[in-house]
Amino acid sequence: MIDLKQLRQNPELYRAAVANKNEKTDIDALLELDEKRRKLQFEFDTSKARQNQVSQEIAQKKRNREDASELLAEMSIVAENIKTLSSELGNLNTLLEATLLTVPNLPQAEVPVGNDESFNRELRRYLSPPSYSFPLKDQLELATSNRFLDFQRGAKISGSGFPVYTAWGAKLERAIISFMLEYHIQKHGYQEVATPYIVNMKTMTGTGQLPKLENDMYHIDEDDLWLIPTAEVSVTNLHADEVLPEKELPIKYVAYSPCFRRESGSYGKDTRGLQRVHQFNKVEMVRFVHPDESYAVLQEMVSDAEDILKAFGLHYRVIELCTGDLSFASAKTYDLEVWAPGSGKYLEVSSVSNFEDFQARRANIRFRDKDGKLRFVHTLNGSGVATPRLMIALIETYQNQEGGIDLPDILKPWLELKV
RNA sequence: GGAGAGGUGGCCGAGCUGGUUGAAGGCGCACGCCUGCUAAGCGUGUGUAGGUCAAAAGCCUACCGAGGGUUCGAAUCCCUCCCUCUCCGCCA
Repeated sequence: MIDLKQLRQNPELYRAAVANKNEKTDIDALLELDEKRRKLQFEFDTSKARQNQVSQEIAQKKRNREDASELLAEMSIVAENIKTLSSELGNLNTLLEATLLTVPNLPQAEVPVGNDESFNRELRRYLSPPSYSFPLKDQLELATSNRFLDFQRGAKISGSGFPVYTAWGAKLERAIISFMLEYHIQKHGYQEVATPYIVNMKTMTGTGQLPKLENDMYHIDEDDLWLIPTAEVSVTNLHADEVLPEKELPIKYVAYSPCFRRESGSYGKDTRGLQRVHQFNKVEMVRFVHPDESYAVLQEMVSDAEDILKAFGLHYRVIELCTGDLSFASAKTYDLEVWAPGSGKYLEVSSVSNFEDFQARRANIRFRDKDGKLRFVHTLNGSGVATPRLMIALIETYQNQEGGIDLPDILKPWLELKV
């Protein structure tokens, strides 16, 4: 949620944000609504003040056993008027709030302006693409020949885009998740949480998935609940409607969760194998920080995510997103793209964003500063990282001439756990 | 799913025979006094949001789980819903 007062003062900033983010909100209609609302609010308040005042007089008269019928007659008219005003005001507020929820966050000033990914900036690379002395196989061939993924049976029991991990594919998946969780806990100081995968509408609105992404998420009609597309949703909303003591900041959470995405309208686009699926696993980092620190923390989180790829010895690049590629709620985002040599392309495995106070406003997450003033925290999150494309990169990078896979040593202890 | 109890300020907790109760009292917190230090004691203050205003102060309005109703007037009465707890049922 954006700050309505700020919108009133600098509407051009928001018009630009809407245009640069390829959104459609009508800022001027919103301003008009706001104007109308304030006018009505004033009228309502004035009538209410009159009513409160006369009510006192009536009470006084009744106590003194005096006749109050004249005042009562006047008041029934005022009360009728208040009723009308109140319902008009209610409607207006509902409309205003709904519209306000469709205004995207302002991109940070330095974000490159552009309407598609061609305006993104590559910031740096780690390692170079590895070279091989034999013809490479891609993820699908490797997964099939090594029998650790079963797309057919996944399609049978659920539909396309629901992979089944079999035998050591399942074990590898679990090993990767455990490794990443422990890495963030032990080396980066995050606190683990395990939150629900199904949440209510308020929660989905708090982080900004609703109303915009309604069609990209799975909804359970009978209970009016939603399947989370990322752990960001449940973890960030953990502190919704709370006032956090300043000394508890920063809060650093890491959470594993499956993620559910309908990916509506994306059929046929990079959907081969594990590239784009409806259910996948992800380890997510979420932080609640003092507003002064959020941009320093953003850099730190990008580096936290990079550490995972470095630990696996994978070649990747860091991308700074342009305004058009920025998500609705984000002010600034970096993507990590890992190299998949068999497929011959870079794949996005992490997206790290600073939402500034946009989510905090929606979810009402505040802290009390040194002067005792209530302020919104800044929230950030980043994948650390998502598993399917990481697995593509791992098996394609570490394939051998025989069509097998020589996984990096760092994963061995996680694959050889004994009971 | 059924029955019962309950949801009041940072917390605890009155009020619930409708009218100076935004809300007693206590705890906590802040400041001051007192005190060798600490504790105790005394005094004062201590919600959030919206509006008005250039801004602050001030003033006005709203908020006692949420929404609606009755009434001149609702924390208090009525209805619907949500949540928590206890018991029963069902169940991994």
